Amino acid sequence: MSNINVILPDGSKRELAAGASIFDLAASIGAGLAKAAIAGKVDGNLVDLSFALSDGATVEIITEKSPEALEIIRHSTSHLMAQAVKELFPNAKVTIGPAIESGFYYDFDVDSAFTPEDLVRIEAKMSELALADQKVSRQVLSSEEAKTLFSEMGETYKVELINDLGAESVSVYSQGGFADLCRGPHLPSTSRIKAFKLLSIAGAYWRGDEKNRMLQRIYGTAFTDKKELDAYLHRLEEAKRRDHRKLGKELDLFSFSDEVGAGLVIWHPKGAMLRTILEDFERREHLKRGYDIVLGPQILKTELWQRSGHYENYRENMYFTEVDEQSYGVKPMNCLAHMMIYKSNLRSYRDLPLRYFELGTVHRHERAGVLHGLLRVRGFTQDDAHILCTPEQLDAEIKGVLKFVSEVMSIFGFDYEMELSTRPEKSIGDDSAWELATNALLSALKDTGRPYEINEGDGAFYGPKIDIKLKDALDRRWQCATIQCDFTLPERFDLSYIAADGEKKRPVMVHRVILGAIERFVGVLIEHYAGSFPLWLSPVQATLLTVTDNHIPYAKEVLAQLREAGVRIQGDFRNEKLSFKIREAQLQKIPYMLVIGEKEVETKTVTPRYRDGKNLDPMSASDFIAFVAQESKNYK
RNA sequence: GCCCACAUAGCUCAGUAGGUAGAGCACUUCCUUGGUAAGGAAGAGGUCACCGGUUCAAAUCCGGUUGUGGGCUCCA
Repeated sequence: MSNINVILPDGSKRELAAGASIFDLAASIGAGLAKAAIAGKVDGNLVDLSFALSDGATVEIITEKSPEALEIIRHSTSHLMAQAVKELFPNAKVTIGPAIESGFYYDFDVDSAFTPEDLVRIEAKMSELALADQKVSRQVLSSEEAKTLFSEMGETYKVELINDLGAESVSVYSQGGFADLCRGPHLPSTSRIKAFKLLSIAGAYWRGDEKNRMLQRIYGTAFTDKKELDAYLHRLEEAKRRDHRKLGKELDLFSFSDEVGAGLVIWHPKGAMLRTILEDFERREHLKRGYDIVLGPQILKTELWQRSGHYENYRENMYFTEVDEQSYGVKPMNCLAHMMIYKSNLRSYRDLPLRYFELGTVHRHERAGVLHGLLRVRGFTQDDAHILCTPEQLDAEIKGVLKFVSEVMSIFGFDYEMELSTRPEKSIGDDSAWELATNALLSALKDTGRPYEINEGDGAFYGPKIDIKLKDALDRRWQCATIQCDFTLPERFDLSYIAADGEKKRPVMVHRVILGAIERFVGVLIEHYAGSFPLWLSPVQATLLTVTDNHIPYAKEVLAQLREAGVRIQGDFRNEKLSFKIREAQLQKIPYMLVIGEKEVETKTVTPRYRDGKNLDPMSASDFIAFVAQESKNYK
């Protein structure tokens, strides 16, 4: 038998015996590497360690240090979990179990739902199976053979998967008495799984379709070693500490009430202050950029919603009311009133673009199960605007919006992801309009110089869109800004302008939000800052702390002076020790504590203590006012 | 909407096998006037989410409703 040559990542060649595997290659390089190797990459494809190499292949050895390692480890751990479940619950049917961003899951069809106690048992069984050092083997079967195999095992979901794959052959991975349909690759032995944890049980529809059977999903995670796993679990705990629902209560920002209704936010004084600051910020920023502030009514006649198409497409999410035999719909979107403003006058191309901005409060009947703190609610206020422009202006308008988004996000220090969603199958409008709008969005995206993804066919039925997503403390992504092109509503409402040539033409409408919904944005902000808002956003910027009762009269003077100057200040004049008051202000994450004692009364000053524990030098009240103004101006 | 779990004082949580409830913090009053994360004492506070059922007796068992949490599906 002749030898073969393979190419290593550094370009060098290595000679091996014919039929040599990745493992053999690793062993030929060194015993340490052989021990560390978990899989291989041949010509760019991940393969098992046992993969037989062929002449001329480009080979990379994947070890625990490789970026691809985690996915393989997690995928193998999900198989291990499935094996454990099958041993403990022989009637359970396995379905799919992939590795995901933060770990893995596996969906099972079982007679009764798993309990937290089951999770403990499954985890213990997994440890046992891992220690047993079961070899994992790959086998390629014809689809027919595989179907027979899985039918005999009673694994009907696997048979369905093979049918849908429509391939001639499939690969099956086995360990102990467990076999699973899988593309792989996998760890060579279960003993290589060293650090994992099962996290939660959840329901999930088979193949993600709500018409299908509800399966039981177990989420877990796995890492290369115990230390990394512990670090991850610790991070999870930290993230929970930032949860806006928890902080919202602790900082007394907002609440919900089952007497009021699900998904309806009740803003307490400090929360209402926070959103007022954001709203004022928004008004200023929009006026700077040539938007007009408008305001529409909360309810509009149902006939109008029929005309716009909302009644047909969005009725399930709307609230309706009837008075004097006239039906009204509570607005779920702000566009209709904005179009009525446009239509209230004859428009010339010279008037365009028109940018109508509204802090528009809308109500949407979201399904009960989707509500989530401030991040998904039923009543919320959008920083909504509709730009009406000529097709020629579209490009510049979209660029302007993206620039707006970028400027605002950088003020808050947010990183974000952008996605372009293109024409779906079910859509209206002619090709040229779609092309124009998609190109405008695309060119604006390129213009930002930031990475973006394209979701083919994920656009709205009326036009393509750009979505911008922010991450919450638990790494869930939430859409905030969105820019949508719309050809339908101008059509349905017969909007027009007189062009330079005297002809009546149809304007394009861009729906866009920057923060998205104030509620959601506040939720993400709380987690982003972990409740320690920068000075300009803090509902309470400073609190006055008296050392003893003797200092109250002077403190009251200072309080009045600061309040007059617009500093958001409160006084804590209680008969308590200074350290007690500091602790409370600290827990409330108030930026500045202004200490007033004997010294300050004498010198007519305050001593500011920042929430990080550091004191500034004593300063007069007017100096502190100037300091706050300066910091706020720079969004600090 | 679907699957599972949960709902006890303002907050965080105990409550053992059904026998009408408890802690810490917060609150009120008094003492204390103390300079950078909790001074001390006393007191008050609950129709155990709501509705119904089982039982001599229900916070506890069963059913329903509402709400919350983790997901799925759907969306700012």
